[in-house]
Amino acid sequence: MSEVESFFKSAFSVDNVIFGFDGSDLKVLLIQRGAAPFKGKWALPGDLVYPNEDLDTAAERVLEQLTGLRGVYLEQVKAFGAVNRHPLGRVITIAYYSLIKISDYSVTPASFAQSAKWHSLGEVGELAFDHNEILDNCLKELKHKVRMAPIGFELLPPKFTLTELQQLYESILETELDKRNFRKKILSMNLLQDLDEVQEGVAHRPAKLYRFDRKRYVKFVAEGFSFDI
Amino acid sequence: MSEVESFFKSAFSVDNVIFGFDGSDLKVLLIQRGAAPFKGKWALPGDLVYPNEDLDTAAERVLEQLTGLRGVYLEQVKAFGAVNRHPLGRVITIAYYSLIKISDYSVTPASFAQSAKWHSLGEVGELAFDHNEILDNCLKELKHKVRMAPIGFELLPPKFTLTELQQLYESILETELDKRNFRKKILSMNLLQDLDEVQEGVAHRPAKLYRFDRKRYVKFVAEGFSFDI
DNA sequence: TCAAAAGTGTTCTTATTACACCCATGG
DNA sequence: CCATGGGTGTAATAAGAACACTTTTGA
Repeated sequence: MSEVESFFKSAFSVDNVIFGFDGSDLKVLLIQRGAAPFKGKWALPGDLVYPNEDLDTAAERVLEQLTGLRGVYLEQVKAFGAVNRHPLGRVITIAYYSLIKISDYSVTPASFAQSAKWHSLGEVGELAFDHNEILDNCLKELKHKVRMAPIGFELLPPKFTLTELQQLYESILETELDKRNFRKKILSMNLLQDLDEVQEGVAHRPAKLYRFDRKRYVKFVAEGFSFDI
Repeated sequence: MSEVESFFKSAFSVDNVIFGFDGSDLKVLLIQRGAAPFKGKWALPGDLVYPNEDLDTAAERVLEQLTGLRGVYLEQVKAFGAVNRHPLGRVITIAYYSLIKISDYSVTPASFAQSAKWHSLGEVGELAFDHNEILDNCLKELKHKVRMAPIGFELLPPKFTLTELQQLYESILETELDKRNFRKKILSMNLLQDLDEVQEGVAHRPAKLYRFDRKRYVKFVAEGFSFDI
């Protein structure tokens, strides 16, 4: 292969680890490939980047085509560029992860989404390409970031209970947290607005509902506050 | 431009933020561009990635061509891929930073290094391309990582004093640290080997020399230890 | 009245901060 | 003998960890 031909075969793509939370488990949205290479294998949703498209825009596009959602939390993690990571040529990929409210996701605006499915992290088998490595890196990044910034709320409905929030942290961090200490810490940050509403239709004492107060967070950050859990 | 022609003009590069520490200031190694675009401007050392070259390998190559050094600390940060970031076509770049012992660097193995120069972070003016943004991102990453992993030692000579180590942290983190508390914390980690040697030729009480004990660090990590300063 | 999850404080332990003086050396 | 940076300990405060019972609701 001449050098020029080699450059011809170079391209770049984005791949997106889409996280969701179903109330008890952290999940990731995978698609089943309908074409070679890796036909039939599960893979991260992704696409080649258009020549006149920013990387971030491409990642947003992939997300929207699959879920119909716009304006959700999206973060670049890093590039993966091993020479042989793609069997058909030189393709480096830029990995992103995004956080969506799983209830906002309804199946299949896009045709290829017929084969999209939420997987628990334990159930993810061998993926196409180097997507297991990409997933691992994005998960590690999420575990880190969720402790340093109030991004967990992106995975919850607008109104949530403290127990739901705790379960979210427990499933992302893969650890158990003490209920009283968790509540003390979260509430002491003064970032949650008590809605004076409670759960309905539960067969036990209904929990109070809270909302994340983003304005207050922005104000506190300007005053030197930094989120930490 | 046809779509095919557009793809022709796509390429990817690596850019490397090379940090060094001169005993009192954190510095970054920049080169002065000898050709258009941005001829005469200071820029991060970087190059296009060869078709059969891994991204990490390309970053190592750029570093070695400029400094002659191999096997130094190198970390990918992220990709920068705005459509118009490069005036001659679509070039996305993968940003790396590396940490070298400034004393190991002697000028100019490579011809283009005639125009390489260490800059204090305050003295960095307007750089070529989006290199200011890349530098900012890498610096932010370094500030974070240096607190979470024992990478500061990569910037120091093999034997160093506690005061040198403290000055390193102070200049990276842009903060002042309490001498007694810093020493207490560092020494309590048991990662420094007391060499039973002292400085020579200083016009004051000579300081003890220490060495970072990497083996012990690896052992402690295996036992659950995590570096934090 | 039972089952199920919500809600709530205190004590103990550990980590962090603040702070000032004497020591060893070269000039 | 002076100037320079090296080296050291303690007390106060804040943060984190451990821990168990009562309350409210629907079935």
